[in-house]
Amino acid sequence: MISNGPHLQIGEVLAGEPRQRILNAATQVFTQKGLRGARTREIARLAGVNVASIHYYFGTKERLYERIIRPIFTVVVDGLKGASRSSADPRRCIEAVVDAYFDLLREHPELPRLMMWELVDGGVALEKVIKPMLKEEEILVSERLRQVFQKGQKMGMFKPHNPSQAVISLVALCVFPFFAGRLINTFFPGQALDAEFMAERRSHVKDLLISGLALHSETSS
Amino acid sequence: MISNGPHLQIGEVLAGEPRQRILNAATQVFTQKGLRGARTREIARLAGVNVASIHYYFGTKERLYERIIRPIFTVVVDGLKGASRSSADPRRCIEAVVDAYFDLLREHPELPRLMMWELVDGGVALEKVIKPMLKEEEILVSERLRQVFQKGQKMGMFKPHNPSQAVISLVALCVFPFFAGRLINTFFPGQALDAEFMAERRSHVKDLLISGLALHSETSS
DNA sequence: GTCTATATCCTGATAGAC
DNA sequence: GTCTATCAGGATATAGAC
Repeated sequence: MISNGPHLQIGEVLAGEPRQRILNAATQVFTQKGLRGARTREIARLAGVNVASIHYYFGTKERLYERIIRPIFTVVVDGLKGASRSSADPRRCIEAVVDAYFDLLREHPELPRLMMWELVDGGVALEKVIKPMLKEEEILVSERLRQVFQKGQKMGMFKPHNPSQAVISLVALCVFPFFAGRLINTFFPGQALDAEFMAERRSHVKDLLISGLALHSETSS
Repeated sequence: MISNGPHLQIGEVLAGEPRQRILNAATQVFTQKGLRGARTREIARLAGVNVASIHYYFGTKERLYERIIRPIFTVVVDGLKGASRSSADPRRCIEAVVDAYFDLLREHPELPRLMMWELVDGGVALEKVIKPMLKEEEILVSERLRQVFQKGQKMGMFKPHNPSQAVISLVALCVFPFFAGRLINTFFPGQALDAEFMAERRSHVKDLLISGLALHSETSS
């Protein structure tokens, strides 16, 4: 469980100790505006504390940001790694990873935006938080996922392919709707990105990956 | 051809009339820093003009930004639409669209970052530039792409599926490496995102889409 | 058309009373 | 621990000389 929880209702930020209120408010503002765009004044107002208190508890804006990023990424990386070990059958592993991805992104809707800010704004988290986190891992998530596709290839389930490309495709297919929700709304005016759409997307992604890599024809149910 | 061309070498921004130099410099800075993050001082310095000149030629920072966005998006939308009409065979159409996507993104490397800024920072372009552009089109690119998948379904080439999901997958598979280059470098430390990788990705995407949607088993060459 | 100088506002951070 | 007041820097935009 993440200390500064997601899914806060309006006003709910004000519950608890000042320290926690600041973390809740900061999560909201950093998600919306990014590290550079976030204003300490806005975080303070939303948390119901003084601007000086933020510096008293967390030092600088950057340090507060790193404090927000760490637990969210930990949960997601651990969740994906767990799913990639969940079965001996590569196809079931892929389904489990896709399911885990959609579940994790639904439970932590801040993540896609935080990740995009990192990618676009050169945030400090990728270098200062994520890379150090990965160095402590005995094996990377991405490597675990690679092995799943590689194993399926060796077992004769999948056609010859570069497993790295497959991993990138898996991630792309899962996260894109979360990244590009506004884009989808622009080009598919009628399309609501609701639970029904996400359920359909989930099975579409599973099927596309498994059928697309399959060596023999099987209309995977 | 785009008026403020991409692929400018260092110093090349300074070629031509002040008006054009400002457009070249602004393209670079907006791509790097986004609308909010871009500084008029930096654009002026890079263009070799005074800050006041920017306001003399383009009024406000926002109007300069819109002026940059329009031609880039026009080229890409037109290119994709053309590719989606290039053949009567849906499979060849999909291959042509994927090829066009990779070519366009290679020729306009600013586009992915500009698009991400729009998605994350709620830029004005999506509302003020793109939506009006789309209203003037007699038929949307997305709708043209949808029809390609729908046609393949009716012809018995593709299994039953929601064409909108297929379009979203096509776009996701193509643009993700451009969106998430830094992420890929973090999780696949050895992987260079060079021409060789992109060529491999191109054929991987085509094969995944066509094999993944195919009704009968065919190891599409 | 181009420049200098400046108005006006907003930022993160801190000093110091309580 | 929490507040007020404020500093020092940087932002867009413009007025007005040339």
